[in-house]
Amino acid sequence: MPLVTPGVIKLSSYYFPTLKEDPVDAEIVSHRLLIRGAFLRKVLGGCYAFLPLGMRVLRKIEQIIREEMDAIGCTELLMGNIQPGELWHESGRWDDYGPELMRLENRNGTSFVLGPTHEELITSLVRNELRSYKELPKSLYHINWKYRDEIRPRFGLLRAREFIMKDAYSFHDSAESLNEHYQQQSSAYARICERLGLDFRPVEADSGQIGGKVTTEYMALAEVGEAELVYCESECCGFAANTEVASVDVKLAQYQASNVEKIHTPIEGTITALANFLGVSESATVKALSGRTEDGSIWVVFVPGSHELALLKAEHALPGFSLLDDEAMLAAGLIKGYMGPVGLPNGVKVAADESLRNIERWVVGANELHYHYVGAKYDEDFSVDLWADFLCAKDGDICKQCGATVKIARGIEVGQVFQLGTKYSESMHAYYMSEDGSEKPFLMGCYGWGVTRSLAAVVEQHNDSNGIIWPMGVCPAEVCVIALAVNDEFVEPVATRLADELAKRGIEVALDDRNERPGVKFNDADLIGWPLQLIVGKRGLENGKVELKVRDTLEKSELSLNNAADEVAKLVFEHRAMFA
RNA sequence: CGGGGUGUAGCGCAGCUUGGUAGCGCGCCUGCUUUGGGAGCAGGAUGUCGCAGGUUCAAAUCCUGUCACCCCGACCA
Repeated sequence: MPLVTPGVIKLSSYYFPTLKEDPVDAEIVSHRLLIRGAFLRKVLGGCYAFLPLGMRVLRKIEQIIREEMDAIGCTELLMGNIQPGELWHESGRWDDYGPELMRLENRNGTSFVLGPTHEELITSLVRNELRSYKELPKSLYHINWKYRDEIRPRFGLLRAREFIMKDAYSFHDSAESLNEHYQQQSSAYARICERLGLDFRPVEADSGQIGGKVTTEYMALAEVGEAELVYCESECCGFAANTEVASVDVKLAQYQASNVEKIHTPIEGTITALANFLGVSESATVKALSGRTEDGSIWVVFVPGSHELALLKAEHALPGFSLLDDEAMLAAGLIKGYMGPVGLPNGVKVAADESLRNIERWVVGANELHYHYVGAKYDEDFSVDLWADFLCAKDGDICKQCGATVKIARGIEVGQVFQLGTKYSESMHAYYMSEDGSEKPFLMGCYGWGVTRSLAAVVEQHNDSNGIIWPMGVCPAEVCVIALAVNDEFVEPVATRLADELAKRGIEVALDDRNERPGVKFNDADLIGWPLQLIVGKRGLENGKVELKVRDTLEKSELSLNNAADEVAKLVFEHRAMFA
């Protein structure tokens, strides 16, 4: 039997070992279906092999990314996996990146890293040969494996040790130029999301260890996502931010009091107990958290009782801030559950969330077991050393941009764009000659897209109890022609001919010509998730009909054999036109 | 790195408490039948019981060590 029919994937000779049973170690739906549907196999913890079907989808996603990058003048190149350790010493990240960085040594003791990202390498590539402002801006990207020794890989492709990423880097001589390209990358990212069929939000985010200031994450909404985001419910507003950094307004209740009063509160030291005891809502109370900053000073941070402290914000406002454990609190003279700004031990500083500025009278601990102050007023009863945003946003908070309420959702971070500024160009001496004859460090941007991760994100959003429902733009093939009886004198030749006709029209087509029972083929087709199934059986052929099944809606319709290929081609082309 | 769990046929699992010839389902191979939603009957192949020590006449089973993987947490573009 020939292995090849031009343009048609003959399933009888294809390699796609689907599984009837769920893999036992796959917790989330995308992981489970990608394994069962023969797209993926685990090689070791956090590392996967892409089987032929997975490979096809991967290539499609890459192609979409290529087209969108090329469209904004970003040029593809390819950098390898092994990078000189020296470059990472230069940038300082040999030490800063931590144990996640996979390091290698060769027989001579020279050190290398398996690239977790490529800022260092790209900077070293351009720094000697991109020399003049006349050549700027430049934007380059590549698509390649990345390596990060994750503490705990999980969720299949969502957090892997080895994964494929598209990363782009741009070089500019002005903030305007950088910003312009950043906007282009951002809109390219939105188009990529749309073409992948992802329900997504661009969200404000923290820049983490990559550095830089301006950054947006592209989040595919999904319950299994590891990131939490807050977004505005208003249709027209569009505000969305990672809850780590989201800045929102909050509605707080005011405790009614005309002066400060110390009261006996013989209760457990929790906000819930306090609010119940006083008969007020939690938002009328003030929660205290103690921590130590990098200079060794002790701070107590006050936030509304209804909200959590956002640790990342605390770290920004108070460098090196980390929460005290019970022992350290005791040592600092702090009474857990009863801390307040009035009468703190000497030397302990007070920070408070901005929202509390609007609260006249606070309900706070009295730094004494089973006692609280109610009606404490700042600048009268105590002082605040630092006002800042410390809040973790929650459902029902208020959007700063439009005043509507916000919602919390979870998301998979599929992409992130950064304005890096001069962090790498300065540390790695990447300068260009500016118009006035002085040497200046490049302004850089970097733009990452998780290729393998977004593949999983698509499945996470597009599936049902039968399997995957690939959007047309990322399916392994657009149509699967199913021959229900392979030894039949009519069915198989007709199915083969239909597949050929579709292939000739430029449609990606698979032909299920395996000697399997119909049930096996139907189940595999639904599991694999071909967007369109063209079912050829004896029953239909007797009336000159074949059946078209749309995977998304599970709707079936009969097509006349004569124009089936045209009809199906029309459907596919309509779909493609939407993204042309 | 802490806590919990699992390693037995390609996959999913039982057997271990109480040591005594290695089991089941699915898959695979052969034959016949079957063919519009994971077929039926008959026959067959497949294991260093994760690895290394130890106890014992005898270890998948008990003991010690070790490795790998999974889950929860800490951590993390």
